[in-house]
Amino acid sequence: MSGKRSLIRSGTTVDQMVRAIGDRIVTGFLRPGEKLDETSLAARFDVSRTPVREALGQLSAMGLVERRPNRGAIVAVVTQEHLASMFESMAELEAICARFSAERMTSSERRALEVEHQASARMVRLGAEEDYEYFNTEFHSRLYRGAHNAHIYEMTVMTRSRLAPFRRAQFMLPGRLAKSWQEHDAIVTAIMRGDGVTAGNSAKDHVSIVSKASSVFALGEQPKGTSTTMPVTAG
Amino acid sequence: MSGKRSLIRSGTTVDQMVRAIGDRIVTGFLRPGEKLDETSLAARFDVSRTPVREALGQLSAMGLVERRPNRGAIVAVVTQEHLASMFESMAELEAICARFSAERMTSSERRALEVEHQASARMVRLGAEEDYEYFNTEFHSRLYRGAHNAHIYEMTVMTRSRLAPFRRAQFMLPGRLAKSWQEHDAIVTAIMRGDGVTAGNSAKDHVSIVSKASSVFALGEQPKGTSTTMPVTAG
DNA sequence: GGCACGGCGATTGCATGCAATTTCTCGAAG
DNA sequence: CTTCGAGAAATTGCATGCAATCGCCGTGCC
Repeated sequence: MSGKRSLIRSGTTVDQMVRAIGDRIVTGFLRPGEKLDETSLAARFDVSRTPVREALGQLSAMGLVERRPNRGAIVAVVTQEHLASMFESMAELEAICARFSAERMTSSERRALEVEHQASARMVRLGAEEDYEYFNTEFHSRLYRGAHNAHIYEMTVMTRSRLAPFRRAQFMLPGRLAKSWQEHDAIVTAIMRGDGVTAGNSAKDHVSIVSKASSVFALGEQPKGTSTTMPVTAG
Repeated sequence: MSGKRSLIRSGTTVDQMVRAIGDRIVTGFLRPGEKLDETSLAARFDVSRTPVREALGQLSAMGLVERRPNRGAIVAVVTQEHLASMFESMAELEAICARFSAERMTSSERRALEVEHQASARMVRLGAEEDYEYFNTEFHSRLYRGAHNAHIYEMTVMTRSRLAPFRRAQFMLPGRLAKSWQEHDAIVTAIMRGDGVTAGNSAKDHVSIVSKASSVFALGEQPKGTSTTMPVTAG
C-alpha cells in the first residue's frame, strides 16, 4: 500500500479505524449482521490489516461488533430481546441522569438547559424536524452531563450510541415533534424545581415512549444512512 | 518463540491475554498506574507482542487500562472523583436490578435466592468471612441475573469488576458481616413480597454502605493480591 | 548553577509474512 | 436430485521486522 491517511481526524491509526468503523455502524451505514472483512476494510482505508484487527477487537469489546474466532467479524446483531433490554436500560439511565440533574445542576447549567429548550420550541412550531433533532440531541446530552457522574455518563452515551441505528425513523410518527417537546418540558420543569423524582419519572416515560415509537421501525427495515457522522438519534 | 500456550483456558490468544491481564488488574495484582510494557508482557506470557497489543486495546476500551499514544499503557488510574462516580453508579445499578428482580424473578429464582440467603446466615454466625464472601458474590449475581435484562446485566457486572480492586478490605470493619446479612435480608424480603420500590431502595442503601466502608481503604493502600482468580468484592 | 539542545537507547506503531482454520467448489456416490 | 467429501481458495491469527516517536542523558552555552 502507499500514500498517507486519507480520512478522518488525527489520533493513532487504530483510533481512526475505531471511529471510522464505529461511525458506520452507529449511523446504520453498516447493517447488523454485515460481514466485516479485515482485508477489505484494510484496503478500503488504505492501512494494513493490523490496525483494522485492533479496531475490530475494541469495537467487539464495546459490543458494536461480534467476533467469531477464525470466522471473522460481523456488525453486532441484536436480538429483539436484547434490543428491548437496551431500550429499557436507556430509560432507566436517563431517569437517573434527570434525577441527578435536578439535584446537582449548577444554576448556569439550568439556565442553559432552559434557554435551549425554549429555543427548540420554535423548531416544533416550524415543524423543522432536522433542526429539532439537533436540539433534541443537545438536550439529552445536557441531561447526561448535568448528572455530574462520569461513569453514568459513559454508560449512557455508550448505550445511546448502540441504540442509535434503531432510533432513526421515529419522527415519522405524526405529532411526535410536539409530544416530544411537551415531554421535555415536563423534565425541564421538574429539574428547575429541583424535583429529582419527578424529573426521573418524566425522563423514563419520555424514553419509553421513544422506545415504543422506534421499535415499530426496528423490526423490519434497517435504514442505510449516509456515511457522514451525523448527530444520531432523536427523542 | 516456541512451544504452545502454557496458561489459562481456551479461546484465542488475544482472549487469553485479555483475561490474564484483566484478571491481574481486577484482583489488584497489577496496581493502578503500573506500567504495562508490551515486550515484557509478551515475554511473560510467551506470545508475540501482537496479541498483547490487541488485548491492551480491548482493555483500554473497557476502561481497565489507559493508553497514551506512543507512550505505552498503564493500569487505569481512577481519580477519587471517578471512583466515587462508579460507586454511586453501582448503587443505582443494583437498585435497578433489585427492583426488576422483585418484579420479574421466576418463582424458582426466588426460591433459590431465599435458600442461599438463609444458608449464608450460618457463615455469619461462624464469622466465616471467606465463605460469606462467596455467598455474598453469589447473592449479588442472582440479583443481576434476576433482573432479566441483558444490557443492565452487562453494565452492572462491568462496573462491579472495575470496582473490585477497591472493595477488597471492607470486611475488616467489625460487625460488617452481620450488618451485611441484615441488609441482604431486607432486599430478599422485599423481593419475596414483589415490592420493587423497597427492594431497590434497600439495595441502594446496601451498596452505599459498602461504598463508604470501601472508600476508607481505597485512599491510601492498594492491596497486592495473589494472581489467582478469586471471587472479588464483597458487600 | 541552570537550561536548552542533540544524539542514543528503548518502546511503540504499523506493515508484511507465514501457518492454521474455515469456507467454497466441484465431483462422485447413493 | 440430494448428500457427502476431498481439495483448493480465501481468510483469520500470530510472529516478526522496520520505521517513527519518546524519553533519557550528556554536552555546551548562557
